[in-house]
Amino acid sequence: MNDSDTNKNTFAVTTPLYYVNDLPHIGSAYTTMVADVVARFERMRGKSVLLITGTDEHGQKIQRTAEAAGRSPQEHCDRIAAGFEALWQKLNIQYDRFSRTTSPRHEAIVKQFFQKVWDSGDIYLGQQKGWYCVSCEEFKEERDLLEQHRCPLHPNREVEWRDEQNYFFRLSKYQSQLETLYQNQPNFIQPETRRNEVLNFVSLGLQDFSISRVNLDWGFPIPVDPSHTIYVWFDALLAYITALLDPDSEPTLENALSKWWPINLHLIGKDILRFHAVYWPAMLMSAGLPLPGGVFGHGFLTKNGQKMSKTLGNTIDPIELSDRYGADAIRYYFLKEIEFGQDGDFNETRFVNIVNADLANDLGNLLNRTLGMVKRYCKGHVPNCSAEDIPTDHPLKAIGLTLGSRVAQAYESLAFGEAAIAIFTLIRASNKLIDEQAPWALYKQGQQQAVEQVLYSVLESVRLSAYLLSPIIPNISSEIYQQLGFSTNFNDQTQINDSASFTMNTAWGALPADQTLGEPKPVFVRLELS
RNA sequence: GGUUCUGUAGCUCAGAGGUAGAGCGUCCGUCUCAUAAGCGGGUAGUCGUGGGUUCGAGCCCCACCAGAACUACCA
Repeated sequence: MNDSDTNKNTFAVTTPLYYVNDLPHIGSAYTTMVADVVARFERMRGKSVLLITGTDEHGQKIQRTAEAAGRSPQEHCDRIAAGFEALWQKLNIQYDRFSRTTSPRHEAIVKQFFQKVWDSGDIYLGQQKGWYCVSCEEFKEERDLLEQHRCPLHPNREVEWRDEQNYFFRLSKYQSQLETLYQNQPNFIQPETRRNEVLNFVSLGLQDFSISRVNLDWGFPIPVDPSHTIYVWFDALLAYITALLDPDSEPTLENALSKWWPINLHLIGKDILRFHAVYWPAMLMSAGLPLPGGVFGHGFLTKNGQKMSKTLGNTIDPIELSDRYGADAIRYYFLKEIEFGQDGDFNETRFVNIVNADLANDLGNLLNRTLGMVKRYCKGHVPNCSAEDIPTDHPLKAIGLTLGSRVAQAYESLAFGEAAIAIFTLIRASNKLIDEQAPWALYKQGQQQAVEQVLYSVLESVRLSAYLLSPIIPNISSEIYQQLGFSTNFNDQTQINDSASFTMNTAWGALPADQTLGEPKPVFVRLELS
């Protein structure tokens, strides 16, 4: 993320606009969960946040898929887009904009943006020449072909020589500007390994790329030549800008860019890195616009160590998964257990083990056992002791005092696993403290004050942990807060969206003495392997 | 072929040149406040292989082996 963003109080983050070729897969769900966690964290610390997601709906593939299903392209897109929105509900994603490339407002933005690039002289009519595989619908490089000009994927067919007119974008012109960008803003592309790929790619020399297609209807016409259709990518990237429009404002570039631009962070899968890290900034340079804060290309997911594919039949259905296990468990596993940036594996046994160990055994049970004791030994109220009475070297306070800033730092650098690990250090220390201090024994010995100090410090540690985990597991955190006697609901943006509340809640000792506690009830029921 | 990344306990991963770490799993012990949860302890690693630099190397250099990504218009 960009350092210069810290003095702005807005934060815009995007997921890819998912291609509506099919219903959402687990990879899309993963990116979107991450985006939601980032958005929730930034909201919590008081920023105005815009979480943008949506669907990319143009292109030949869509047209064909729709035809094959006996529907019009728009009908098809509507159905799939609805499927995405339904999944985001299940996963408790709080998106602010759902941007669809087929919307009329988008067309207006595309036209205006095209005009800017056109005025810069960066679009020209050229010849797209090359070997074309009809089965792939794709131009092939000579060196990739087999003998007798046969496509490696369709060796029984010869490729055809095509020579058609296309509009091109002058990408080559931006080579050195892009290289300067990568140099001056090392975080523009993350993680490091993705950055290296792009640097290598760009250093080989950039060629102009075509931004129009002929013989294709499903898309917007090129404004200066309606016989051509705008290439899907050129149109899709611009939908990030369209998404910035307020719902009731005129669809002009000026309006779209007025509040939220530049976008702080684009979260993407590694498969679409080049479009975001090379084409997109070049397009923006051509249009004379400021550039986004950065692009993060995460890895792919495997299942039991194997690539997922429809033909292998080993895909994970995110809808079924969330129906079976619930949003928080899934969010926790993907955020905590998968190193963000690297490829990650989903293994159901491992998933159940981790989630049970952390959320049920360590965290949930900690709250439950403590509330039980408070009920018995302190009449169901937060013990009447203030945090100042607890020494700074107290095992929980010592961790709690710096936890907030360490976790915030981790979230900021998108190191979600690190954030969770830090929080669980406090949770485990709390379980340990209870065993060491044995409040039940202290109580029998009549050491009421000692009992209260132990229980207060544990409840406060649970509170702090729940607060810091709330971007990842908002439902569980809300439940914990309610059992601690607060009315906080972390899904309600109006309750948590200010920086004063962030400062207060991340401080150790925010739990008010004497607060009436709720009824102890498991906040996370252990999962069974089905 | 070229470029880059990865290879550390059964699993997932941390590891600033100076006596190998965490979580999960597994085994043993143990408290009783609790969601058959908690806590303690044990278990397990030729740190991919072979060289080199260094008083000393998972950590630096070279080679090799294995896996992965990128190498332009598929979203």
